[in-house]
Amino acid sequence: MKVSREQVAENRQRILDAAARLFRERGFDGVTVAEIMKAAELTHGAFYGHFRSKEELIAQTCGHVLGAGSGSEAPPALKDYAAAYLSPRHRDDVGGGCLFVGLGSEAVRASPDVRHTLTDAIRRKVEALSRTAPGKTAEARRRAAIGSWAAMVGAVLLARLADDEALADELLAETRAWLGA
Amino acid sequence: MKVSREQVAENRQRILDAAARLFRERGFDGVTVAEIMKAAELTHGAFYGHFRSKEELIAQTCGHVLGAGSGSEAPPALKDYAAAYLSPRHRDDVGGGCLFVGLGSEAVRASPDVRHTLTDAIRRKVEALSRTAPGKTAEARRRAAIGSWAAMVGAVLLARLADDEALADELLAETRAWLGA
DNA sequence: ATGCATTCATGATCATCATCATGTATGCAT
DNA sequence: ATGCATACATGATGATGATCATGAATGCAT
Repeated sequence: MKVSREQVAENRQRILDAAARLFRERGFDGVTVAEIMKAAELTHGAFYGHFRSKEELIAQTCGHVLGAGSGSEAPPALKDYAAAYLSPRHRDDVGGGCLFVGLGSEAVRASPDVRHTLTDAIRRKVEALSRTAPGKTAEARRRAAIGSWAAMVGAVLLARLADDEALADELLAETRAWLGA
Repeated sequence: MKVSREQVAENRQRILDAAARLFRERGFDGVTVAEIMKAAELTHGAFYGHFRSKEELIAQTCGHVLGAGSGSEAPPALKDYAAAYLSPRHRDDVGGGCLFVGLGSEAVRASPDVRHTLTDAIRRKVEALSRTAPGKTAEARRRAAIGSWAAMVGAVLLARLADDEALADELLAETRAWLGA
């Protein structure tokens, strides 16, 4: 059973969307190709018509999530970005949240392709945040963007690790307050 | 061939040391029990004489690395701690570096045992850093400790992801400079 | 309309691993 | 000294999961 051109494209997007969610929820090794295909409402056999290997899917998924190539997004105010990033909502949304937090440790050991996609995304994110970061000089703004973003990433990672919600909330709230100062 | 009491204890330490390094280098799923045992200069069969399962080893290893139970270490000055933490040396020492950076994303999905061990370690680390953090009130110091540590963790994670050493260096250096301000 | 290329479903395959079973040699309590 | 419990080595076992092989059905270019 062949499928229309657009059906194929939609299937591919469904696979990428399912992979994006499942990988962040369970890690690259914690999800099987068959599970991803099932979540995409297809069977495992169809997978290799879309991707050469699971490793290639991982790379494509990272690009998909990080919107590789999408040139200039409207840069959010650093304050607003931090407020949303450091919210319990984001902490609890593992499958839909920041890829660096959800898959960072694993991605360090991923393929050069993945590393390169992430590097580009880091660069773009730093540049975007630099535009709205406080500071008189461009250097100061870039420095504030890097420091602030690093704190956000670290805080959400630590908050997700804590099995005590009060502590997790505190880590987020205090980091947010710390960034305000 | 039975082994002396102390030989058994030493073997156990060797397994934990090997696991501590290999897990951080390759992730929990990226290392096999047999590889750990080989690194500990034993054969895979001996493993289950020491641990009930790989999952139990993971929990024990986290406790081992984080020095669970060791009460009051000499608290390092926050400045010095940050300087060492944000060094290229630490960034490159994946197998010997901070467990939160090396295994954080994966540990989020680990057993309750692991989560609890990490939560304790987070608490202890925040308390230790709070002692030497700048600030007039205890609240301000704790806030500075949390924000600073979060920035350190995030910065090293992002620096390890970047496949461009100049960018990786910048992330560390700017975060360090940012913490100084 | 027609035939072919293509996409998907079903069902292997093959390697990898965690875990278990068994044997053996030797520390250690007596 | 002696025997037994023990820690380790060797060699299964069984499950899992990535990937491949095959077949069927249909969109699409002609």
